[in-house]
This record gives sequence, C-alpha cells and structure tokens, in this order.
Amino acid sequence: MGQMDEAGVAFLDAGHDHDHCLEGALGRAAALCEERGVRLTPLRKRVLELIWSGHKPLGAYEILDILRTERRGSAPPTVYRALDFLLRNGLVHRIESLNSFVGCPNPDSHHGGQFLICRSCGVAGELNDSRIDDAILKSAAKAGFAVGRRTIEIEGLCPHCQDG
Amino acid sequence: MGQMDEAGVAFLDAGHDHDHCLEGALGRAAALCEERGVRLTPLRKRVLELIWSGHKPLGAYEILDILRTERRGSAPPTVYRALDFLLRNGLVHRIESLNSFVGCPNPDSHHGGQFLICRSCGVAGELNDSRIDDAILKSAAKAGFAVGRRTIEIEGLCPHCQDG
DNA sequence: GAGCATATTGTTATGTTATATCATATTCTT
DNA sequence: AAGAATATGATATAACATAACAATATGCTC
Repeated sequence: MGQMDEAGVAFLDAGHDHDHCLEGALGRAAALCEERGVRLTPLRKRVLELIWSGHKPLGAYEILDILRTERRGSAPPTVYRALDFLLRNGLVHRIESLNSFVGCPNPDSHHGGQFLICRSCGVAGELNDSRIDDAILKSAAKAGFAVGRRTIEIEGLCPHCQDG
Repeated sequence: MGQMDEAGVAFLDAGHDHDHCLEGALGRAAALCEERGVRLTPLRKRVLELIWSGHKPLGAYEILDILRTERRGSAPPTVYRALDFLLRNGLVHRIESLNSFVGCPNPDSHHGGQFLICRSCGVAGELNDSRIDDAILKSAAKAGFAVGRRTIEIEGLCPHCQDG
C-alpha cells in the first residue's frame, strides 16, 4: 500500500491490497512479540488475523461468532483475553464509540490512535497527526491537566462514500 | 464561576459554586427548550438535574438507581429516553470511554465536546478549543474525509489530583 | 527429564449497558 | 370533544464485559 504520509489513512488508497496488509500486520506482530518476549499464541494470532481481515472495526461478539465455528468451547473470555493481550501490546486499538476493535498499523510505538470512521461503509482509518496531538497537549497544559490516554474518534463520510 | 476563557474548564475554578452552576444550567435548558418548542418534562428535568448535581459523568444505571427511589416504575427505558432527549437537544454529552453522561455548559450551539477526564477524582471538564477542532478538520480534509460527530476524550490527572 | 512456577485457555456464571415492543397516559391541535 | 402526536409505564431481551475457578500448556531449575 506504499508509504503513507503523516495523515495517510488506509481507505484513501485505491489500489489497496488487503492480503498484503494483513500479512504485513501479522508479520510485524510476530516480530514485535518475539522482541518483547511475549507469546503470540495461535488463539491470539487468529483473533488479530480476524481483526485485520478488514478495515471495519470488529465487535468482540462478532469475533466470538467466528471463533465458535473454529474452536469448540470458545466463550466471551476467550475473546476478551485475547483482545486484552493485543491491546496491551499495541497491536489493536479499541474504538470506544463503537465498542469494537481495529488493527493498529504502527504497533511499534505505543500511541493512542486518532480515527476517521465512515458512517456509511464502516471503515476506520487511523491518523497520527502530531498537530492534533499538539493542540490537545497545549490546551490541556493551559488547563493544568496532565494528559494520559487520548480517545479521538471522528465520525463522518470517507471519500468513497461521498461520491455516491 | 466567572467567565471562562476558551480553554477554561470547571475543575480549574477554586471558588466554584456547584448550586449556581446547576441552577444556571437548568435555567438555560428551560429557556432553550421553550425557544425550540420541545418539552422539558419533569422527568427530563430531573434527569438533567441529577447529571448536573456534580461534574462527574453519571452512568445511566446510576441515574436509574436514584430515580427508582423517587418514581415507582422507573426502568432502563425511563432513563435512556430522557437521556436521548437531552442528547438530541445538546443539553448533555455522552462520554464514550466511560459509558456515561455529563451536562453541557453551552447547550445553545450544538457541538461535540472535548473532555478532560480525571482518572483520580472522576471529574470531567469540557474544553472547546478551536485549535484542536481546526487541526482535526485540516487533517480530515487532507484525507478527503467529511467530518461529522467528534469524540474527543482525554484521560489524565486534573490539577487538584496532581498535588497529592 | 522431573518437579515446580507461571502463563494460557476452558468453563460456568453473572454483571453491566442498552434497546425492542406494546400498553397507557398525557398534551397539542382543530 | 375527537383525533393525532408525544411521552411514559411495563416487561422482556439483546449486546457488551468480567469474575472465579479448573484444567492445561509452557518455561525454568535442578
């Protein structure tokens, strides 16, 4: 999918290659877990894979529905524990406004993502615009507030869905 | 509580007067509903009042627990319908990352709020920093994304809770 | 590789948040 | 006062998430 600029998001890219995207993500995830000495078990890897199988945020119970067809005995904790691992390791993000989860394209640096979420097609693209973050840090500093985790979720219409 | 500057938030103000705040909010809400020809019924008013009784976001079921002591037959829909009305009219905001609700100090202009949420005391202050919004609009425009509703929630430590 | 500690997963139950649906009552309009 | 629209009461259930304990797998030390 080529090099993305600072504000690049997945759904912009017309010649976007899903599979490549997925494989790349899984590869990076494996490398990162290796490096950190944490275990990307088959279950965790499978959940990550399901999440990366599209760019639409996936709900825990959507993941569970698929897992149930593959692993007998799958239950909510099965999914939530895997998600917890993936979240802790920055491999996925949680979209608070949708109660769902998307893969993180830059898992190396822990960061809270900024998301553009299309209300029509459901695709979520991740931004990492330092100007947004700067503005927030400045504004918070002015209020004497020590900034921790950021939740930035912008709902709207992606370029494709504006056309129709 | 005096005039707040662009980035002013409630918890900054040491000489902050709770009751005044609440009365002001209820007054503005009543005026606004009158103006718009919508009905701020006793139930809706009571829910708004409960939400404004503090600056901590309140969960729907916390509100319900209180309502049940006051109105026989209160049930989840009782609360959610009132909240829906208050949200539609910009009188409260929903904090997605907490599944809870806070009063909006500026209900006149429909706007998505920007929230600073203290992880220690739970208080949520609303920002309305145009630079944050500008940065988001610019970044989104660059991605060809048509911006709708914004969810901006910053978790961290408020000035009071940094001292201890 | 036997034994032990730790991490992961299985399993059941339950807690929390939110909505669907239909009945009843209130308010607004004419 | 009749009828339409709005609001609330009441019951049920859907959707999202965690607690707790048992069983299994993995890594470590000797």
